[in-house]
Amino acid sequence: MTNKVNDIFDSFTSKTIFKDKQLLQSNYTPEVIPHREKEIEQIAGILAPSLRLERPSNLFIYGKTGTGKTLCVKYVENELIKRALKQNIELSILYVNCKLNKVADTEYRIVAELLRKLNEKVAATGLPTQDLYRRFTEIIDKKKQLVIIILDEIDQAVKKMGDDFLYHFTRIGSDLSKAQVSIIGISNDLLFLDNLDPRVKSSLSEEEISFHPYNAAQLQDILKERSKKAFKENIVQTGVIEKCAAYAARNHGDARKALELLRIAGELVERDSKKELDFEYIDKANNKIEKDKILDVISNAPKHFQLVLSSIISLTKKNKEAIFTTDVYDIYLNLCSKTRLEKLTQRRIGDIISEFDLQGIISFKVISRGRHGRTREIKLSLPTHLIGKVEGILFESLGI
DNA sequence: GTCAATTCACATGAAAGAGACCACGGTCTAGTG
DNA sequence: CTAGACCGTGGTCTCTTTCATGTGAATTGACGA
Repeated sequence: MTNKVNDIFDSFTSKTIFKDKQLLQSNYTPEVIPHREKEIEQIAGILAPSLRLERPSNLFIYGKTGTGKTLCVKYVENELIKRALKQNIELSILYVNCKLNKVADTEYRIVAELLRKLNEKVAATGLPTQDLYRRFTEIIDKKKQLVIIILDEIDQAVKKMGDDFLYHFTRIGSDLSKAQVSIIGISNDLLFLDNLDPRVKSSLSEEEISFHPYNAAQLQDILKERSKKAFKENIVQTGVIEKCAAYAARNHGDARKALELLRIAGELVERDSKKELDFEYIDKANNKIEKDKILDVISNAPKHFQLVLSSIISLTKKNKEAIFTTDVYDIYLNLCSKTRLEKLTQRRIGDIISEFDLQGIISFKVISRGRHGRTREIKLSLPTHLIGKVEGILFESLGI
């Protein structure tokens, strides 16, 4: 028995096709960031005054996902910190991702997260938000120093709770006597600034930088660079990088996605205990990513979400030419009484349907049927080969 | 036949409630010297 | 006398409900040709 296990471990360690898988992980910060030299210079230029303990302008960065925004900022951050240490400059940089669910997606949590970065213990809830602000300003104002706050995915936070909190942030500086604060906002949403309160907008975007998507050629460079170090020799076949880049380029030049694709493909090759990564594996990886994402979302969804989805699936299977909100709600009510669950209002079900749409599990368009009112026309957008699996999950969790 | 008004059946927004979780400060209680 | 248990108050957070307002084309009905 133990021998067998050891064999498995042996073959796992010896047969690996990876040299260093880390390089394909999304949290990896490479030494060199190809095709972003100009942006890095810009960021560095804007933040440079901090090395003389002068407050740099607030900076606003926007660009689609996977265009290297966070990467570039972190890169400059690291260099800046190194330099500050060498020159003995009181500079701290606090990075908060406003999206990472449950960590920092409310005003309270963002400030709490900032405090934690300063090695403060903060309760998960229970304190007035204003208290946290006060504690934060007190702590950083203890000494003469410069604090740079980086708010990543700031658009998500604003979408969720409005732009009030940004106003609070931009005003932190005015309560300080010794320390100084500047803010870097990073957004995936290109139109984000337009919808902001003008006061916030002008103070947040003293400087702006936009990141353009990578094109296919640039993506290839990035992938080549990384795969050279991540995989052992002669693993990656010709055409793989090109295909991977093409996939991602279609996806508004998302480099993160491209790297993920390559990594998953590699893992699949390993699982098949093959030695060559050819371009068919890119397709397989793409399917796997989609599938895993969808199944994960569905199996972790609350019961009522699952009931709604179950209703939509059963309507789809009945081959009705169009599914409307009421149809879904009727079946949902039925399922509720079958499963003895408290039923939710139609208003709420409407929101749940919207959320499914956002996740790409269904799609709908609002149509007006004239005299017969307005409603949503709902379509299931799960790939057909997944429907069975999804039904399995739903059955397991709901027992219907 | 034409055109504006009407109407339906929801969508969409805003506000507020319910219940879980949590911190903090004050009060009570049991153990200790 | 003191540490720890316990309680009440007041805060956040998520999921919902309630109430209010918005919406776009089929339908209606008045009008004129």
